Amino acid sequence: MLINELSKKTGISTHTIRFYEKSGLIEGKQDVSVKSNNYFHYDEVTIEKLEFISDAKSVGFTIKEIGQIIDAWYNKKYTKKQKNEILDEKLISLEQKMKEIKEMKKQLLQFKEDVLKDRC
Amino acid sequence: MLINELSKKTGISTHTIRFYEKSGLIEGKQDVSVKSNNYFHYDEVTIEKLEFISDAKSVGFTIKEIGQIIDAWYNKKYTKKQKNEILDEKLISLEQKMKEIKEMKKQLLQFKEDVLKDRC
DNA sequence: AACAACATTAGAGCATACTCTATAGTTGAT
DNA sequence: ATCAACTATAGAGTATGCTCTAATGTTGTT
Repeated sequence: MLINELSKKTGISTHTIRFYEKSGLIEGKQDVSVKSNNYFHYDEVTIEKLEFISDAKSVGFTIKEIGQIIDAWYNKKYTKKQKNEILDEKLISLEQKMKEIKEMKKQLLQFKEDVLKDRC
Repeated sequence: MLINELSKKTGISTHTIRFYEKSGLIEGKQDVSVKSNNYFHYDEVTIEKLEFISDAKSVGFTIKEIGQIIDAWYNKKYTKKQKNEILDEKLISLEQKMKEIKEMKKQLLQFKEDVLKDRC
């Protein structure tokens, strides 16, 4: 599929898709047999990747980090060991985020308590 | 205390502290009895606020959101009801973040499974 | 008085992650 | 053939959140 279809299927703008491609997160293929244009073609895996990118951005991963994870999954150049290391590292950072969120929740509940008891 | 001491006590640079002050997150007081300078003085509550800002940034709250929370806590201009609404809203967004992190965790564990079983 | 170490303001610069504009060429339906 | 709707590339512009520089003034110790 071409970029417009990809955009419609994922809800991500063509501009942003191109930005992600430039950033190395996704990759389209040009059909060398067609000489009249240099249109990029995208497959179903690219849809998967873009959906993953959206989710990963939501939890606060940077483009760079998302690139590492995608490489750990889709890239052939890493060994199993390297892939596992990258994924474990990201899992640890998720645990850390979770901990921080729980602490912030406590803090906000304390603030609510303070408001209730006129301590502020 | 002056800005340098505040910086040392919180580990936040004077530049960033001034940025937060401009952004309305914290507020120093100028001593009107001293006419030779216009130095800003900060109290213990400012330290509390800066520590809160660091924590709140970690969980992904924006400067604007942090400002709302600080106002819900320290500002006299809101009613109890308004303060509770702001805090509840932020608590809901924390729950949402937690959900997203749990889902991302599952996803990364699935990736690990795929790596293990040579599915990528 | 000299001088380091502080203070202020205004504004420039930077990194991240888009978002948009301009320019130019291609495709496909009528 | 025409024309809307697509495609590509390069580069400019935007928002957020700092981070730094420059210019200038103040304080406190020697």
